[in-house]
Amino acid sequence: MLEALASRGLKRTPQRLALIRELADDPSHPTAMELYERLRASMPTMSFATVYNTLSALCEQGLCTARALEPGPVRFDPNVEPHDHAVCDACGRVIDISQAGSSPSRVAVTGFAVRSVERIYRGRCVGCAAPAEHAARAEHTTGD
Amino acid sequence: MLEALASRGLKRTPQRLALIRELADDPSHPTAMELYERLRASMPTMSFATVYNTLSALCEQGLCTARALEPGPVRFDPNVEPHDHAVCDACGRVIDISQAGSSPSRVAVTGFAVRSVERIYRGRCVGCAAPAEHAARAEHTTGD
DNA sequence: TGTCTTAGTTAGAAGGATTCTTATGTGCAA
DNA sequence: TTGCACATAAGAATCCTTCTAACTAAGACA
Repeated sequence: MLEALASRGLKRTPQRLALIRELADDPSHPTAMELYERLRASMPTMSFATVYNTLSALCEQGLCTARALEPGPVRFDPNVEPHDHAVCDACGRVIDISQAGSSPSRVAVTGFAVRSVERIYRGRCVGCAAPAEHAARAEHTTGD
Repeated sequence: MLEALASRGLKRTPQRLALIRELADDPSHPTAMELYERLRASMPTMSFATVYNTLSALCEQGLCTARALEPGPVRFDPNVEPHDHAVCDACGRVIDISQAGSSPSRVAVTGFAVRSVERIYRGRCVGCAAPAEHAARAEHTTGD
């Protein structure tokens, strides 16, 4: 990700390097505010606008993606490969799911020129499923 | 939808009836602002907060759902059956897609208790695909 | 290494979306 | 019809995101 910066004509500033390091290490799909809070620990002078500027620049260059999986602030995802997401109803956690395995290669969307397909699984993550397991079991059947 | 109001203990006020009529007739997944603008034509005194209050009440009662398919304002969907969506990259239009037909009844999400699965198709709708058809043809392969 | 140019950063304001507050109004049951 | 609880209106507050302008620093080049 770092070497991609230079090859795209983006300057390697300390702020960008810190943000990229923070984002690349993080599979939790943080919001801009979460990234800002964490970065401020090591860079107290960093501006919130810089976080947005940098994230927009990265997204524009295809180095990360902005995702709105549920109402609320946008989440940023360093994984730019096509993949699915599992969203926990209870804690809001977002988990990446590889798209390998299930592949409806043609979809029945009349007249719609499909570029990509993404699945969103909703339910409960490991941590939240355990306490509510008996309650969830009743409606555990995957929906379709 | 109207009769569902009473059975759930919600009062049938003119504002709610108007909003429900507007929403139920509309497959375009309008935003709260769009609904407000349309309703104001017939109910000039209607407050924007009422639109939000009513939509929240309806969502809470399971009579509609709030969807964040892309960054920006939340869109409201009168279709509460499990279904997929096609989002146009060009005009932002959101189209409902029936889930009948493709059904990965079990998904390989380790440790995640799946309640529902939703697919989001991205690409170009009929109106937008035509003008850009030759350009789109190159990357028309559906992704997975 | 020093200077220049351009892009990036900062701080804060602005704007859009959503929620909250409070006084007032209204549907509905008795 | 009356009374009560819920709904509405209006606007403020809050949250998220983008924009602006002045300053700063990265990278290119001599």
